[in-house]
Amino acid sequence: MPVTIKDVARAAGVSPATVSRTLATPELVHADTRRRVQQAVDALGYKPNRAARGLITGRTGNLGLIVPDLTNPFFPGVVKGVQTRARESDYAVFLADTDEDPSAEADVVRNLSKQVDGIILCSPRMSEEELRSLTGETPIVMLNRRVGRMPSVTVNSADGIRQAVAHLTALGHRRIAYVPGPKLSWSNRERVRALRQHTAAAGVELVEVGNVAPQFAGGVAAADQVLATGVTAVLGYNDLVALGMLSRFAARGVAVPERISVMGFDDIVLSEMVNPSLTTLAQPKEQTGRAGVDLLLQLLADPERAFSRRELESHLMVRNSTGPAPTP
Amino acid sequence: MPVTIKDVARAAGVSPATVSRTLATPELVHADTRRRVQQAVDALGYKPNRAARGLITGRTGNLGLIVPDLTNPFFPGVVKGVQTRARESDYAVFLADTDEDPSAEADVVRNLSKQVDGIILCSPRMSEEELRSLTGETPIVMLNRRVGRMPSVTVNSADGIRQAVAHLTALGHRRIAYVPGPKLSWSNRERVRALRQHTAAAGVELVEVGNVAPQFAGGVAAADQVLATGVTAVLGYNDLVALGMLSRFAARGVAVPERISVMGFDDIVLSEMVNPSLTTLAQPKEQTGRAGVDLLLQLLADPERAFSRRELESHLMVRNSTGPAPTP
DNA sequence: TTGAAAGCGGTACCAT
DNA sequence: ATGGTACCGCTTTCAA
Repeated sequence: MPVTIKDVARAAGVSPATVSRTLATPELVHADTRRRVQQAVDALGYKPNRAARGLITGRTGNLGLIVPDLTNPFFPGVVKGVQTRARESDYAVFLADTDEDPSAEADVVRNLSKQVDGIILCSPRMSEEELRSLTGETPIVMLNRRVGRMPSVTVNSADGIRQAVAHLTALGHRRIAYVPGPKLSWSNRERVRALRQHTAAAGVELVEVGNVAPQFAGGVAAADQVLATGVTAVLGYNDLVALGMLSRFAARGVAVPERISVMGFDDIVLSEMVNPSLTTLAQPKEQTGRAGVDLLLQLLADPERAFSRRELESHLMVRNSTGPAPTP
Repeated sequence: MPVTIKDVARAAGVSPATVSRTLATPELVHADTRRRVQQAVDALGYKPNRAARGLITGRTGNLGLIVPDLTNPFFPGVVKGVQTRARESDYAVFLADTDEDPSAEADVVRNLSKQVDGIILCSPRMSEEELRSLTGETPIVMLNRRVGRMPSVTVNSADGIRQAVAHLTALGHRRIAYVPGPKLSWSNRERVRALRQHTAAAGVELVEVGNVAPQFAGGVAAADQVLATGVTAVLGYNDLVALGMLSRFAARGVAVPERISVMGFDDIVLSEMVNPSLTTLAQPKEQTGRAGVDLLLQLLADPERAFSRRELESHLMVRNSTGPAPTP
């Protein structure tokens, strides 16, 4: 028996309409009435039922967030950013973790679409057509991926990679390896593209080893291959992969960074907790989440501007897995 | 212009009521009609609006999950467990991260209460009275905390700690330190209690150092104090604290585990990625989340059973930050 | 077996 | 400035 608008109306001796106005457009109601209503609201602890409101206004005050795998340390930061920003604008957040299953993602979008004003979707692998078909269901903002004219938040990996390549060449490296993540991942493709471009420009040789799972185990598996190529520096698709290599190198007694320099992407918290700590390209995770919400709210306020993008910058976090170990 | 029940009704040449029945209680509608309706549903891609349904049934099909800090690596696992289990029962999940702010937690509960059938609350520090006052708003299941007769999912830390103490004493340790987390945290209090009991029983001296933040930095800060006590083994409140100590020990050239053994709680992914890898008491994170949903659904199905608990087991993950280093 | 109609908790339009 | 009323999308009596 939660308290409804009628209860408040009765308590304040006004009509439900007046209560509604007091809450939505206080300036349209007489100060005295407003006060009485407000008192009743407080006394009864009335909170409007958002679902009921949404039914008529078409606005739910909710938004959806879909991520492929929350246990990948990259995502909690993004989720947190979304969450925080959403709460600032009084939005609640539906979260779905799809276990890296692109088909689940589409389902989730469809299931959620009626209950949210829009969805923030982090789906690096779903096919473009499917993605586009979802756009009809509800407004969608893509995270870390650009497809067609869909609104998106991405990071400028080209510039980050320029920084990384510059860093490594400055240290004297002339042959560097890249351990790619999932073939279909948009981020991975971007990174490969940028790496080819910037290594070529710098006159440095790029050795691409085989794709691995974007996880610690993937890095462990790739480490020996990397060593066999004889490079003096290696970039992993993400920090987990890089940490896996670090671990395997340690097990084999390969000195980092003396024998080989190691870099990752993301700057997940772990990267500074290991020893040697991992040099990495920091992605603005919470900011990405916040920007996603910003974009979505913008879109809702002004649906004309259906096409709008936000590109964030990443920056190099130099730690001691590259170059000479710092003297303490 | 999403497709509504009326659209389907029109397309199938029946009344909205019949469409509703076809979906909810198919056995009450003639096979032929049922087929026609089903075709229309499929053709139009109709999905009932859950909010509208909830308005009348009183069931939203949503549940809320509140965690203090998603960037603490303990929680993503829990969230994932909740998420997965919820989806199996066709529930959607509202997630709120309260940034370790107990007052925000109460707000969130109140805001969400109308939109969910129940809430899974992970709030180690909120006061008991406040907690109890929230119970009136919506069904609540507590995670990792027991308060009064509220339904809860906890892990049996006493038994885990028994395992840990047995392990350390078996290795010959006679004085061990504990670095506690937040004073008010339920888990921390439980751990202290169990530690006192089991060390006493084993005739081992327990040295309790000052409370620290449940984070990497907290461990770094505590490490020197720990060393000063002259113990040969130390348990951190959680893995982050333990990792912080590991890091500081490495910096000071203190050999782990030769000079001092280190243990943590939680078994977050990092704990096996560092070197030496961290011995830890594994908490069943996803299982905790799943059990939370189970409990909540049980409660909803049978509100009489308002008091019901689930206690999970933790188990020791022995890795090489305790005892003699394994020979490779 | 099916349909008409009422109503869930709100909002918004139209009167007054 | 306020109230009456229709309606949002759906479910659920109640009759037919």
